[in-house]
Amino acid sequence: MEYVLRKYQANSLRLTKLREALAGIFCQAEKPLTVPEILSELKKYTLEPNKTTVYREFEILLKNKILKEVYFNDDKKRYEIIHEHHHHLVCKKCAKVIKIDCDQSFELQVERQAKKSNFVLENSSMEFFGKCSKCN
Amino acid sequence: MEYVLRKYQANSLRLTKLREALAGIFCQAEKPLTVPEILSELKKYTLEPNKTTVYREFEILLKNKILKEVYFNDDKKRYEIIHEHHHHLVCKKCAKVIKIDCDQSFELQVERQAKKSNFVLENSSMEFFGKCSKCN
DNA sequence: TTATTGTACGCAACCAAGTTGCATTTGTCA
DNA sequence: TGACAAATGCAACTTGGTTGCGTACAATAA
Repeated sequence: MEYVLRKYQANSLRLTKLREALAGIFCQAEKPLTVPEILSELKKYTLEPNKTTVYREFEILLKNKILKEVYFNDDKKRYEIIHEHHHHLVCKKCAKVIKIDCDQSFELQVERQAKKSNFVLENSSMEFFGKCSKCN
Repeated sequence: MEYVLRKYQANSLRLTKLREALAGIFCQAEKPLTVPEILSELKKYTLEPNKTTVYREFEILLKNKILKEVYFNDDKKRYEIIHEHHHHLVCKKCAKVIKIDCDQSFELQVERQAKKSNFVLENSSMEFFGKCSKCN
């Protein structure tokens, strides 16, 4: 939470109610969130910002590398705070998310193959889908 | 191409002009396609089906395991024919796609971790993004 | 404390992808 | 060839996301 607030300051982003609330939401969230999910979370903070504001805010947070986009196996954009290297196990039924850590040997393999084609890697999507223990 | 036509038959799907054209398009395509891309491809076959028809067709082809959905790092659904196990290197600029093969040790690691949480894996998204040799 | 200024925000209108209900056409098989 | 279910079209709608423009407000300096 403070971590995010400091990042705002470091990037000379003004401290607004929306940004305070977003810092709280993203730090508590145990999974990446879609914009509609965030809009409804914000109601708990008695904030109902216009969706335009939220979309524009996320542009800013992405540009300042505070948030990153995460794509699961659907056509929804999700957002989470940038910190450690991890992937996700996503339950298709209840949307529960389990974070997983793996060694990076696979990524190294991909890098080697990319190099062969003179392809410059920038980012990746490595997510896994199925049913969690409860839903199965 | 014939491969797809046989799959239609095997699943008692009627042979229509749309399905013939789709078989041709997907077999020639060297990358997964979005619905709008497919709609414009179909014009080359002098077919302009209603988008509803195409969306419904894809539901059927997914259910019959002829197509699968592929998600790159954006919010667009893409489709490709189901066959071999491979991943993609996607150029963010020109949308060029390079298929890559990797050993499956990473997937095995994930499976082990999933098992620990009693999570049943169904599918995954492992795609890589950057700039191809021309665009860089 | 107030004045200033650019950032942040709201609103309305819009766009594109995807969905739904219902009517019509067409492939297939008897 | 006729009958019927599968396939298609159309119109209207929903949802996620965008654009232009005018207003509010957080931060800074006086």
